[in-house]
Amino acid sequence: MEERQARTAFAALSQETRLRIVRLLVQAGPDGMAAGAIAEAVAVSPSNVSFHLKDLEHAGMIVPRREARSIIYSADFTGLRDLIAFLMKDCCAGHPEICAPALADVQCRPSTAKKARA
Amino acid sequence: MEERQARTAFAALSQETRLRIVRLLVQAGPDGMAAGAIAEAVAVSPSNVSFHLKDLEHAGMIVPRREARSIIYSADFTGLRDLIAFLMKDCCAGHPEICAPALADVQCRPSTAKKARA
DNA sequence: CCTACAATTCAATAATCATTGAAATTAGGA
DNA sequence: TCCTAATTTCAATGATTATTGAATTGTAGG
Repeated sequence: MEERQARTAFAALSQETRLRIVRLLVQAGPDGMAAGAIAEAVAVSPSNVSFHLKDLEHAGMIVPRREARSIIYSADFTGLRDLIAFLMKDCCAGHPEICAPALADVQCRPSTAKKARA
Repeated sequence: MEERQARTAFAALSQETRLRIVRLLVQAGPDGMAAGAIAEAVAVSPSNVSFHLKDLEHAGMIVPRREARSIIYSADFTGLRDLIAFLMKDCCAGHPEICAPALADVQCRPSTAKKARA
């Protein structure tokens, strides 16, 4: 992942509503959620949620698909993974011994996650 | 790591100069670099670099220490690790199978990193 | 102490981003 | 086809954030 794209992703995740949306969609899983349902869940206006969804899509954090009258958004797990990879490369670059041990502890496990209606 | 703190960290990393500083300091390792040297390396004014260093410090991405007349900044590897952990929890929450395989590939290895004068 | 150096703080300006409500688009059902 | 629902687009406003240069603080050496 290029630095510029990583910055776009970081910017996307730095905004409260957008981060809530991403977490919501990660919980929702591959099924995703319609824009309207997302708006209701995070309690913002349709036009505002649309604005943020566009931004997240542009940042490669979510992906849309049309389904009847609705547009369903779901988390872009590939994009999220790439961002983590970028961060790990930078964090551990030349110093794997510094974060490797502690990271092993967190390795891709459900931990605190509670499944949404997946 | 709390969501609020994670957002602060994402915001810090979303800015070009700041991301460059973090990468620079990760490469520099625990020895760190003086504020002036950082300013020169990333080619911004002293006052501007100071502004960004404060922001990164507040975000838990770097840590300062005084040494004679200089203030030496170094990467906060714990903070970086915590941020990665936050992202991984959210990314994989309830769906470890989705990113675990691809992530294993990136696991804390030097990869493209070229050592700075550590 | 007096001078110079390293870095930060401050105030002002410019630039970017978020929010709002109204108008426009697109797809389906009657 | 006509009407309605789901979203997006647009323009305007308000709020944050970045940049600049000058003034300030703190540290060391002569």
